[in-house]
Amino acid sequence: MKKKKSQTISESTLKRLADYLCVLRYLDDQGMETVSSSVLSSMMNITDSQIRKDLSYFGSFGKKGVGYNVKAFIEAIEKIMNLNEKHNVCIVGVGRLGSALLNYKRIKETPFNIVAAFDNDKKKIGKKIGNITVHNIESIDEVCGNIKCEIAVLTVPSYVVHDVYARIVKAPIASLLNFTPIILTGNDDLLVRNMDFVSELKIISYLLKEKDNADKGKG
Amino acid sequence: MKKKKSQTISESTLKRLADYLCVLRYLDDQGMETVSSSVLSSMMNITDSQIRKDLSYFGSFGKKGVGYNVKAFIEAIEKIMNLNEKHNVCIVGVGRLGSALLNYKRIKETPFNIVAAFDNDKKKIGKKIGNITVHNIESIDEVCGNIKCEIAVLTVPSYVVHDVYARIVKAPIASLLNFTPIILTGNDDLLVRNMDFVSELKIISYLLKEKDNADKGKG
DNA sequence: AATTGTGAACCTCTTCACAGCT
DNA sequence: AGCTGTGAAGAGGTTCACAATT
Repeated sequence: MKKKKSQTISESTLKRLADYLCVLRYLDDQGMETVSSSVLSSMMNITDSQIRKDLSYFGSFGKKGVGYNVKAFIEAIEKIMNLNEKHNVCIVGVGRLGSALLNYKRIKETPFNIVAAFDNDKKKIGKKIGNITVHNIESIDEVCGNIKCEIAVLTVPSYVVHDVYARIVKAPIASLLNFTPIILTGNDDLLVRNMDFVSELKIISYLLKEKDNADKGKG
Repeated sequence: MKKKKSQTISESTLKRLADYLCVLRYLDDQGMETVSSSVLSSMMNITDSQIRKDLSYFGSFGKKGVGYNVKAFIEAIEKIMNLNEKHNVCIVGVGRLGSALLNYKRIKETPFNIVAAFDNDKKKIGKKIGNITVHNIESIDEVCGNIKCEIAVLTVPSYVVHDVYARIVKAPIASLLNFTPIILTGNDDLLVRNMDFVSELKIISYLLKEKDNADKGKG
C-alpha cells in the first residue's frame, strides 16, 4: 500500500467516500467478504473507474484480479476520514429536531459522541434529554472549553441564528453543521457545512420539473 | 430577459441557486432592494463571476451598472426552480425525526405542503401529528394515489429501509429525500437524494483533519 | 463609475483504455 | 481470465477579463 503526497480532495470524492462506507457496511452485514469496483458501482449509480480513481488519491487497497476485501476497504476509508478517533459533538438548539438528534441511539455505532446540548429556554436548561444535560447557551464558551468539542450541530430557529452563530464563532469549536435555512460561511477558525432540509426539497422541485420536460420531449 | 435553450444544470449550480434564495430572503427581510453580484458573493464564500455565470444559464436578470433587484431576483429563482407551484410531501416514518419534520411550522412559508405521514406502528396509525393523519405504511400506494404526492421524505429506522423503499418504488411518488444512512439510488421513475446526518459528520471529520495538517504545515 | 453578461482560458473532475498483477 | 491502478483524453465547471449598458 503506497502513500500519496497530500493534495486537495474534491467535495464530490469526499461525499462518495462517505457513501462507499454506507454501502460497504451493508455488504459487510450481508456477510460479503470481497467486492469489486464494478459490483460496488452498480449499487451506487456511478462508474467503476470513478471508485478506483477516488481510492487512488489515497493509495492502493485492492488486489488485481480479485477486488477489495470489504472489511479492509471499510478500515481504509475510516482511516482516511479520521474515523478511528472519537469526535465530540454538541447540539445547539433543543427543539424537536435537536431532541431527535439527541435521542438518536445508533450514533453509538459511529465515531461521534454527543456530549452536550445548549438552549436559551429556562424550562429546558438543566434538564436531561437522552442522558445529555441541556446547558444555557450563554455558557457554550465555558462548557466547550472544559470538554473538547469539535463539532456543533445547529438546530435553533431561524430568528436566533445570527445571535447563536456569534457565540459559536467565539467558542472553542472547530466546526459547525448547520441545519437552519440561514446560510453560514464560517472562517479560518470555524469550518461550516450547511444542510438545509427545505433547500434540498427545492432542488428536488427543480429536478422533477426538468425530468418532466425531458419526458415530454421524448413522448 | 432572454430565454436560454435547455441544457443540463450542474449539481453545484443547483445548490448555489438554493443558497442564493436563502441569502436573498435575508436581504429582503433587511429591507435591501438592490444587490450586486460582488456583495452577494462576499456573503457566501464564492466569486461574483460564479453568481453571474450561474444566472446566465437561465437568462439575464440584472441591470448593468446597478445590480439585481432583490425581489425580482427571488422571483426569478423561484420560477427557475418551479417554486411557484405548491408541492405535496409525505413523511415516511414517524419517529422523532419524522415528527420533528411534521411539526415544522415554517414549512408554511415554503411551497411545500406536508399532506400525509406513514408508519408501521399500530399505536401511531390513525393518530394526528400536527394535524396530519398517520397512515399505515401498507396503504402508501392507495393514499398517494388519491392525493398527488410528489415527494416522500424517508425517516424510518435503517433495518426497514429496504422494505419501505420497495413500497415507495411501487407507489405513485416521483421523488424521495432519504435521511437514512442506507444509500438509495432510485431509477427512471423515482428520483432519490440522500441526506445523511452521520455522513455529513464524517466529511467534517475528514476536513478537520486536513485543516489540522495544513495548519501544522504552516507552523 | 459601476456592474452585468459572456466568450475564452483555465483548471478540475470523470471516463477511457490498457499495462500489470493475481 | 479478471480486476486494479493510472496516465492520458475528454468533459465539465470556474475564473478571467472586457465589451456593453446604465
